[in-house]
Amino acid sequence: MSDESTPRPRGRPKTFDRAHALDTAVDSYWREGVDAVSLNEICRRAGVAKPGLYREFGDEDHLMDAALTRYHADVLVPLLASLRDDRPFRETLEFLLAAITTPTVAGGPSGCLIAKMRAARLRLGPVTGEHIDRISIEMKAAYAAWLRRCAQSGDIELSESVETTASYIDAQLTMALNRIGAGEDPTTVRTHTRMAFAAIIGPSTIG
Amino acid sequence: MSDESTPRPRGRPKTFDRAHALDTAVDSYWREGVDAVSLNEICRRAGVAKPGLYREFGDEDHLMDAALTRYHADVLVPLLASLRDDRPFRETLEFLLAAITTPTVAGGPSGCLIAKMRAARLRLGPVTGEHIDRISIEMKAAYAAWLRRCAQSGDIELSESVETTASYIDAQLTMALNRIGAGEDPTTVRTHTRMAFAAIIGPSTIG
DNA sequence: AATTTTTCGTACCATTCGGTTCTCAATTGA
DNA sequence: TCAATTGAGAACCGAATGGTACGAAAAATT
Repeated sequence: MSDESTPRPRGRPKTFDRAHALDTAVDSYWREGVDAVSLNEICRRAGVAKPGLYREFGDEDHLMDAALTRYHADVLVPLLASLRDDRPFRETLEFLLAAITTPTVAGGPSGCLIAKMRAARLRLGPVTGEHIDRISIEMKAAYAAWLRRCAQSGDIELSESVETTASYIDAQLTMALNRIGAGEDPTTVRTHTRMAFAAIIGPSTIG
Repeated sequence: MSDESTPRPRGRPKTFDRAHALDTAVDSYWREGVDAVSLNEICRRAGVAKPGLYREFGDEDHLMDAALTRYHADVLVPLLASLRDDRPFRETLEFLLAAITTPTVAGGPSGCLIAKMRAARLRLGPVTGEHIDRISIEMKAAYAAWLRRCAQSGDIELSESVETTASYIDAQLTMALNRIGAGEDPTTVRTHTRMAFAAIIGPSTIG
C-alpha cells in the first residue's frame, strides 16, 4: 500500500509529528488563551525542536491559524450544524447553552478557542486575524439563518431585525464562553445567559 | 509657607514627577490594556528612568495597583455615586448606557480600565488582582443597592433576586465596556445592551 | 571644607521572546 | 561507493522584558 501509492521521496524521511504538535498548540491556546502561550512553550510541551515547528507551519501566525482551522472543523462546524436541526427554537437554545456552560471532562480546556481569539483580536497576526473575522461572520450568518427559519415557521416572534438579533445572540454566547473560559461559575453564567435571551423569546417555559 | 511647614529633608531633592508617571501609566493601561503595555514602554512615554519608577512604586504589580486606585477614584466612584440619585430606574440606566457607549474626546482611551483588568484577571499580579476582586464586589454591591431601592419604591419589579439581577447588570455593562474598548461600533453595543436590559425592565419606553 | 544623606539615571543583569544558521543524520539514485 | 537531497535539532541571533547595582549629583549637617 505504502510502497505503490508513493514511491518514497528522496531525502531523509520526515519524523516530525505534525498532528501531535498541532494538538498541543490547540490545547495550549484553548486552555490558556492565545497570548498567554509562547511558541517556545508549545515546542517544550510538544517535545519538538523549534525549527521543526517553523518548517511545518511557517511562523507563529500560521501556527495559530492552523490551530484555529483545526478547532473550527472539530468544534464549531458540528455545533453550528445543530442549528439546522429544525427543533423548536427554545430547545436548540437550551442545547447551545448546555454545550457552552457544561463543564468538560476534568483537565480539559474550558471556554472556546474562537471566543478567546476574538477577545484577543487586536493582538493576532494578519492571517489568524482575518481568519477569525471570517469565522465571526460565518457564525453570525448561521445565527441569522436559524432565526429566519424559526421566525418563518412561527416558532418565534422577533422584536428586532434578524441581523440585530443574530449579532445579539453572537455577543451573548461569546460572552458566556469567555466567562466560562475565565473560570466563572457555570451556573451563574447559564442563569445570566437565560436572562439575556428572555429579552427575545419571552420568559422561558423550560426548567 | 514651604519653609515653615517642612524644613526640607536632608538629601538631594526629589524631582521624580509621580503624578505625571501615574497619569502616563493610567492612560497607557486604559488605552491599550494592561498586558499590552510594558513597564519599559511606560518609562519611555513618561520620560522617566526605570529605577525612578521602581523607587516610587515598587514593582509592576504595585504600579498597576496605583493606576487602578487612581482610576477607581477618578472614574468609578463618581459613576457609582450617580446610582444614588434616586432618579427613575430607566433614566439612570440610560445615563449609564450613554456614559459607557458615548465616544470620549478624540484621542482619549475608550472602554474602561477596570473592565479591561477584569478581563485580564488571570494575568494580573497578586496585589492588583486582589484589588480588582474587591472592586468587582463593590460594583455588584452598588448595583444591588440601587436595585433594592428601585424595587422598594415600586419603580421596577424584578423577576429574579436582587443579587442575581445585580450580577447580571454587572456582566452586561462590563461586556459593553469591553466591546467599546475593543473598538466595536458604539451604536451596536448600545442596541444590544438595551436588548439585554429589556429582560429585566420590559420593553423600553425611551427612544 | 568635609561628611552624611538622599535621589538620580546609566549601564547592566538574567530571562524570554520570535526567528534563523548551520552542521549532521538519513535516505535515494547513480 | 559516493554524490545528491532532504529533514533534524543544537546553538545561536537581536530585541524586549522585568528588575537592579552602583557611582555621580544635590542637598543639609557638621
